[in-house]
Order: sequence, then C-alpha cells, then structure tokens
Amino acid sequence: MDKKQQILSAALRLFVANGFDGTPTAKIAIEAAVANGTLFYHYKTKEELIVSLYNQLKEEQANYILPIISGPGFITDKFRNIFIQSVHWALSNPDKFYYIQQFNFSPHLAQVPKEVLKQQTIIYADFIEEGVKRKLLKQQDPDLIIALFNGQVYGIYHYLTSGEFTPALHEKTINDSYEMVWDMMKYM
Amino acid sequence: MDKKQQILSAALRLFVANGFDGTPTAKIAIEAAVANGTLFYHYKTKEELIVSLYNQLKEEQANYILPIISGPGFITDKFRNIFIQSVHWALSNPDKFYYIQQFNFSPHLAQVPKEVLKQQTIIYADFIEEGVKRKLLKQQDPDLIIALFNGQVYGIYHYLTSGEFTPALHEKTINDSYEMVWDMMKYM
Amino acid sequence: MDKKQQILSAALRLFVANGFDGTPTAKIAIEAAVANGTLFYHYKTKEELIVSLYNQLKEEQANYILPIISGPGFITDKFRNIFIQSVHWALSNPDKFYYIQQFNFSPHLAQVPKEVLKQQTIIYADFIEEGVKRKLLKQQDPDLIIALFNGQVYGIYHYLTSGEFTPALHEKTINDSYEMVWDMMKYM
Amino acid sequence: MDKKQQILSAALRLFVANGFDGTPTAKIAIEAAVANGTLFYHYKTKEELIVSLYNQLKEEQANYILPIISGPGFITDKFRNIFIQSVHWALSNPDKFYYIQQFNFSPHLAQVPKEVLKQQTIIYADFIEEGVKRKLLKQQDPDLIIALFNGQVYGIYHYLTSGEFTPALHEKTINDSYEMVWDMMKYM
DNA sequence: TATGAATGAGGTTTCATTCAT
DNA sequence: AATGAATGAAACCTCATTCAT
Repeated sequence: MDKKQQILSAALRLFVANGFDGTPTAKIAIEAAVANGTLFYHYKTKEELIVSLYNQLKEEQANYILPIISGPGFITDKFRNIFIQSVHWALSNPDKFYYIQQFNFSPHLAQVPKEVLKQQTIIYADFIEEGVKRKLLKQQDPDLIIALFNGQVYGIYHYLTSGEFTPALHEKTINDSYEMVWDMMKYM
Repeated sequence: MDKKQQILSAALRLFVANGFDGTPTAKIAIEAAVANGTLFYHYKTKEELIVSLYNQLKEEQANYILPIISGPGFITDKFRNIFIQSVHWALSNPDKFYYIQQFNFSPHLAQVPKEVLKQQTIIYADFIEEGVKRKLLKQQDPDLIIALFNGQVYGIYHYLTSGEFTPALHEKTINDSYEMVWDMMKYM
Repeated sequence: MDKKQQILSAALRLFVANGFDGTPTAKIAIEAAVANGTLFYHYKTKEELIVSLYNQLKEEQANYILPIISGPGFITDKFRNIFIQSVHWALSNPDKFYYIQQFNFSPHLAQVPKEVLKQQTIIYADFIEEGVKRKLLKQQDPDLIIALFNGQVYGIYHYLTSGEFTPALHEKTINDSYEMVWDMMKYM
Repeated sequence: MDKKQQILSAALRLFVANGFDGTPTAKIAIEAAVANGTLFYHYKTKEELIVSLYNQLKEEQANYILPIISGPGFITDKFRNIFIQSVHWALSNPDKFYYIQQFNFSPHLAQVPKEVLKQQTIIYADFIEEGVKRKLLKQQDPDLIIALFNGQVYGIYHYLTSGEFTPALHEKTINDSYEMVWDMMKYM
C-alpha cells in the first residue's frame, strides 16, 4: 500500500471516530505512519483530503453495485439484488457508509460539484426508469424512488447497527425488510 | 426575543451553513448581536450550546408529533398523520431538521446520554407496538418499523430539498409517499 | 503605554534587526510582553501589523516636518530647516528611518494604496512648487526636486551611520551637505 | 542558457516581484523549469542563492562602470559619464537595481563580508580622491561625496520609475540632474 | 446580566532541505 | 548532473475560554 492509500485509510478511521474537526491532520499523519508534510504533499489541504476520500468511497460503493445493473437477469431480480447488496455493503463497511453520511451532512458536501453528485445517481436512474416504464415499479419520478430506496437502506443500517444481532437474524431482517420495501415499490 | 434565544437562533443558522467547527463562537455572538462573553455567560462551553440546541429542537419536533399520538382517533389515521406531519415539520423547518441530522452524524451525539436518546423513541415504540399487536402493522420489531419509517422521512426530505417543486407537487409527493409507506407497513 | 503600542515598538526593533521574515510573530509577542493571541487581536495579520507600523512611522516623520512648512519664515530658510530636520530625524531615529526604507524596498509597499503614497509628498510638493515659481529653486518638476532631496537625505544617512563620527563632526557634515544640496537646488 | 543561469534569472524575477520570503524555492524551480532538487544541487542553501545573485549583479554593475574609470579622458568628463551610465544601468535593469536595494535593506547583507563591501566602493573612492586633490571637486571626504552621488542615482531612479515618461524626457531628466549634481559637487 | 480585551494551546499549512534513484 | 517524493521544524493564525469591569 503506498503512502497515499495509507493516508486515506488512516483518515477514514479517525474521521469516523472523532469527526472532521476532531481529527487534526497531525494525528492522521501519525496513524498513517508518514510525516506531517507528506500528507500535504499529496493533498494540498485537509479539505481536499476529505473530499478525495469521499469520492473514493462513492466510487467503491458504485463499483459494488454497478455489475448488478449492467449484468444479466430480470429487472425485478436485479432490483432485489441491488437492495440486498447495498445493505450488505453498508453493513460490511460501516465506517465507509458512516463516513459518506457524515460527509453528506456537512458543509464539505458543497465542495462537490452538483453535476458530479447527479452523475452518481444517473446509472440507477436509468435502471429505475426502465422498471417504471415496464410497470414493474410504481408510477413515480425515478428520483423519488431512488431517494426512498436510499432512505430504506439508511433505515436498516441504523436499525442493525444500533443493537446486537446474530448473523442469522441479520440476514432475516434484511430479507424481511426487502419484502417490505418491495411492497412499497412494486406496481399495483 | 431574549439574548439566550438570539444566541440559539444565530447558532442554528451558522451551524447549518458552516458546520460546527466552521462556526466560531465569536461569529455566533456577532450574528446574535451580543458580546463575545455573553455567549459564555449563558452556555458554559460551546459544546453545551450545541447540545442545548439539539435538545431544544428535538423537543420542538416531539411537541409537533406527540399530540397526535396522545390525541383521539383510530390507530391507522394516527399513523398517517404522524407521517404527514413529520414530513411537514422537516420541510417547513429544513434548518432544524438538517441540524438534527448533522448532530446525529457527529461526535457530539456521544454527549447525549443513551437513555435520553432511547426516551425519544419510546413513545413512538409504544404506539407502533400497539399497531403490531392489533395486526394493523406488519409483524416486525417495532424498532425496525420506526427505523424504516424514519428512513422514509429522510428519503423524502432529500428528494424534496434537492430540486424545485411547486407547493401542489410537494403535497402530492408527500401523500403518494405515504401511500407507499403504508403499502410497506400495513399488515398482510 | 498600551499593548498596541508595545507591540508596535517591539515589532520595529525586531523587524529592523532581523527583517520581516526573520521575525516570527511569536517573538514580537514575547518582546512586547503580551500573549501571542493579543498581537492577532489587535492586528488581523502580520501583514497588517507591518503596514500599520509603516503608516505610523510615516505620520510621525511628517509631524516632525509639517510645522516647519506651515510655520512662519522665508521659503529659503524653511527649505534649509526641512533638510536639516529631516536628516536629524533620520539620525535620531535610525531604526524608524531604516524601517521605512526596508518597507519601501519590499513587496509590502504594494499594500499601501497609491493615493496614500501620493498624499505623503503632496504637502512638500506645494511648498516646493512655490519655491520654483518664485525662482528660488531650479526650474524643474517639483516631484523631481523632492525625489532628489530625499535621495540626499538617504545619502547622508548612509554616510553618517556607516562610520563613527563625533557629534561635532556630525553637525558639520550635515551643514556642509546642506550647502552642497543648496548649490544643487538653488536657482541660477 | 544553462540551468544555473535559468535558476538565477528566475530567482531575480520572483524575488523582485514577491520578496525573499515571499518566494519559495519550489516556485523558483518551477519558474526556472528545473526540478526542486536541482536548485539545491547548484546552491547548497537558499541563502547561498540569494547572496550569489547579489554578487553577480554587483559584478555586472561594476563591469558597466569600471571601463569608464580606467579608460582614457579628463576626470570631469569621466565623472559625468559615470553618473549618466550609472543611471542608465539602473533604468535599463530596474529589476537588478531593485534587487540590490532590496538586498541592502535585508538581513542578508550581513552575509557579505565587510571587506567585500568596502572593495566595491574603493575604486570609486580612489577616483573621487583624485578629483578632490586636484580641486575639481569640493573639499570633502570622498566617502561623503560617493554617498551623495549614490543618493542622487537613487533619487532619480525613484522619480523616473514612479511615473510614465517619454524616452526624450527620460534623457532630458538625466542630463538635467547631472547638471544639478555637478553644481553640488564641483569645486568653488 | 453583560461586556470585550486578553489569553495561549493547538491547528493547518508552508517550505527549505535531504536522499535514493 | 538531475530528479521529485518525502520530511519535520516552524510559521501564521484561530478560537474557545476567562476575567476584570
């Protein structure tokens, strides 16, 4: 792992643990086992580091889901898989998922150009639109469906990280929730 | 409005606009038109101000919803009203809603005792439990239902604040999403 | 002496001794016997301190000369007095005179608006113009005469601070130089 | 032009524009189109670069004037030529002249051994002494005469670089000031 | 109750310099 | 001869907090 990656992963750990402002760059450098100046050699400012990390995580998240969308299979199966996998990604990468939320509710979000944010949902949007057109999903604005879909992922994440659950219960909850979400989204 | 309230409302505006650490106490004092020291006369620390503001907003939010729960009416109607009013509150007080999320995704949340947080959902929990028992709602853990319910509010908030919508479309969207939530939650 | 003045006079000493960049603000604070933050409470930036000091010194210098110009007496006597007193001021305030030169040959000069700089010579300009009109001084652009006049003050300052001279020789040199300067400036 | 010269000329431009401490070595390297480390290959420290540049410019300046002194001609004609050429050099190389002044009013001057500085004026001193002895110049310390001479050059430089002048006016001003300097310096 | 000058710890960032290649 | 990633000391500046009034 090169120093740039070391810095990013140290930053992720510390930002999640202590917040953006509760994490001095000096501590990130120590945690990453690089010199103070090295951090600023790779990232001009702390802000740039924060945004870079966000972009990397969003990309990683997308790379986890995109193969499902572009792969083979029925739309309804894909829809299910996307939900299940989205929750799985969030639960197996709680730090990364948390970081993204933390970033979304911070002034740093303003540093990301609107068109970049739009770009992040557009692949989903096409897919959802197809489902709406084919009358598999409710006749609503695809953006609304995506927003509600994400809201549900967010809801389950909160529920499952707020208490102790066995792996089996974990799976059952995810599956049950999907049924509920599907009841919400499906046509008719 | 007394100085204490001036400070709180200045703090809300600035924290939402610039984040916790992007907002010096000195700026809050200026925005509130009080002297630097006055802020610390009323709140021993910045942290105390941040938490006080959170508590005040949570209380305000609860006061908006609680009458519905404890008031008269069928459970299913109440459920509907709670949803609609929750969304309305979020949309007519976007700063306050945003502040609460921002606080939830910050290390400041750790300052609020767990039992206080639990207390905030317990009235809902009782209500939902009743609905589950009476087989009006799906047979699931009330906490899961609350989590998904909140996820839905969160989703609509994101959708409706991300673009420009007419008031009429606003209302229609809220009503439609309620139908969807109900499809998700209702028994059978 | 209040803290603002303490800071200014500490800054003068250190800037002259070690240059602008050779003088950390921390050292100025120590030398001024105030806290680090106090310096920045009174001057938003180091730059502002540097420029403020310059402005104060220029004002002090002007206050030393202005009474001569606006006072009673023949033009030629005034001209002589201005020269002698300018040299005296420079020699009895070598730090201040040096600071002004140091500032003039630094990028900080660009921070002083052109019109402010112009303002500094304008009182002299009127006086010189009068002398030119009355054919007491050479028929040249008053601004040129001022520039050469200042050049001579600068020259003598350098000469007298570069070696050891007795007070008597000091006086004699100043008087002799004035005769020379007068030979240069006088009409015919 | 080899890399060493590229560095020197980039340094000159940047030091004049932004000052010594306003110019990072990294920027000099970029402006010179060499790598960061290359600068330090040629100059052990930034200080060494600053002093080297000064020495090179002083030498260049001397080379412009020395031929006049050691060449043929009457002393008075030489005196005139030295003045005119000194001003010309300053005006056709304003950056270089400015750099020298900037250096003179900086702590870097202390890095140049006193005897080297003395050496710089000694050739002039001998020449002036000759003029004094022969009663062509006023009966004053040659060092004083040199100081006033330089003051004059300094004055004209300031005057002519402070505004816009046509080349013709340029020449006339230089010639006129020479007449004035001569009035100041000449015997009787 | 309210003020605002003063504080000093600590944060981000810069930058001259080194060194393995 | 030349490079540029890496360093860490040190600079400027911010800011929560105190306290005399």
